[in-house]
Amino acid sequence: MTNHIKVERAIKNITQEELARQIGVTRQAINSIELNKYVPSTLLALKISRYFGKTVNEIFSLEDSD
Amino acid sequence: MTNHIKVERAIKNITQEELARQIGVTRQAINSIELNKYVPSTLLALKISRYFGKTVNEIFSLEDSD
DNA sequence: TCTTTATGTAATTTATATATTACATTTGGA
DNA sequence: TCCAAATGTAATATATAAATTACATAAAGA
Repeated sequence: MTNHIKVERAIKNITQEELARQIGVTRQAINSIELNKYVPSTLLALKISRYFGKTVNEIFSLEDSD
Repeated sequence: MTNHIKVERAIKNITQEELARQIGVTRQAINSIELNKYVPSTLLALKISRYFGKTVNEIFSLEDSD
């Protein structure tokens, strides 16, 4: 699984810290998710989805390895 | 957060066990998710999304309490 | 170059998702 | 009514998400 949160952040021009604040998690959580260090919960994905105004499927996607 | 996996299953007319098998988790995992006992990972949500041919956002949704 | 801001990373701890095994309950059909 | 399938539930174990704290690095501007 991968994601393009980094791109979405770039579009909105906000930092990891600001996104973390808006979503209600730590900056490290956002950083780790961006770098695919772990898979976020669906709750978190939905909050990110809501913040960026895009579906979870538009932001996160399955890979062949999944 | 809530979901209507149960409805999607009813539409496809499959059991929790069959869905679990298709997705690659245990039946208890599906059961617990349907009953909102815990929040699945985004990976699992995407697999469920793919299986039902609907977006994660169509199947899972945030509630006021989230 | 110095400073600041953003990002990457690492260790430890805590909460919780998921597996496993097993049993109870419900439901629908024969 | 009986039986079987489907679903609900529970206990324990394991894996991992996320918090916390802290430090290192990178980048960009003064």
